[in-house]
Amino acid sequence: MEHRIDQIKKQLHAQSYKLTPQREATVRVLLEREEDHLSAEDIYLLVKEKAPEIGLATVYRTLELLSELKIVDKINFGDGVSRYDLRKEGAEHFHHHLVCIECGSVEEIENDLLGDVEKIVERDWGFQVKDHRLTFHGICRKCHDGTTTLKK
Amino acid sequence: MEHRIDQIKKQLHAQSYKLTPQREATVRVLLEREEDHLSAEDIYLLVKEKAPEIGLATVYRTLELLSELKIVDKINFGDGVSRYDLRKEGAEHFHHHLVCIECGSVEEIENDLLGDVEKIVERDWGFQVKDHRLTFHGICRKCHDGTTTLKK
DNA sequence: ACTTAAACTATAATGATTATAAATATAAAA
DNA sequence: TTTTATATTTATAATCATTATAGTTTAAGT
Repeated sequence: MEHRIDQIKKQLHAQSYKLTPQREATVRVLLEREEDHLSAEDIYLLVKEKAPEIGLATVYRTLELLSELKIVDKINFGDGVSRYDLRKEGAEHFHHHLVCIECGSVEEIENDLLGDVEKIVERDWGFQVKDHRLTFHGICRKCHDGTTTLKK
Repeated sequence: MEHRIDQIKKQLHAQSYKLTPQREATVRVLLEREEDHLSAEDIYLLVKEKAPEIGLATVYRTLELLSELKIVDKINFGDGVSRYDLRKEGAEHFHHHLVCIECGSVEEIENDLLGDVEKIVERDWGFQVKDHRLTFHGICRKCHDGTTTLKK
């Protein structure tokens, strides 16, 4: 944890940004709740527990900054809210989402599903791929096994 | 054009919805500007040119309905606006987007890039894929050729 | 024509996000 | 250390996209 914070601190400094207490508090929440796809509001509330004086706008600004620096991923499931995830240390961007249209659950999968596909896009369309977003919509295991009672 | 309208009319009737004049006007705009990734606001303004008495909320409701019936695709490039495209007649959902991070252009490509990938997801994660969204972010041909002056 | 439900317009309300102003902290220069 | 300049912050207002509501109109079925 402290190691990761330190890493991020250096990355910020390298681009002449500071790791202010507010920013650190935000990063800590993201670290604790890694992979939780938290919204800005969620993060704001969690940060507030530790540092009640922090403002929502600051959280937004921090998330925007971290997102520009590729420290967090800003993702969008089309539900009108942006969600933020801290990137795994040095991770390539090989994670994708399975959104269940029954129960609304979101599972994240790690797999370089698109390595070849990106090559095709670069070759056939002359488009230099820097990043991608891939989301599958369908029925999750629980829902088609009938082993869930969750409904949105 | 008229053929497609007729088709949509039947599809609506089949689910006991009517093709009201407002809905028809909306569909006509989408037909005329196919593949244009119009926002609800864009569509509203275009519809208004033909039928000035139509309301924004109606356009939203119509788009929502058409989207549920899979007549239009509701897409989201993460720019805070939903965009709507009429699906091509009987088309499978094999189109993907190339969003240029230089000039902001959006190109649409048609290709079953993910046929195999979907099979992998179903097999390895037990997730029944019904649909997917795939967007690549990168540098478009124009921008890395330096043949464009467009900047966002 | 009469009844009922669906669809409509206009507008208010909401929710997420961004912009602004004033205050505070931090770093750099003198 | 004081001064000055710059970043960052909080609090709050504003904005933008979208959704909900109230009252009205339209159309279908009887």
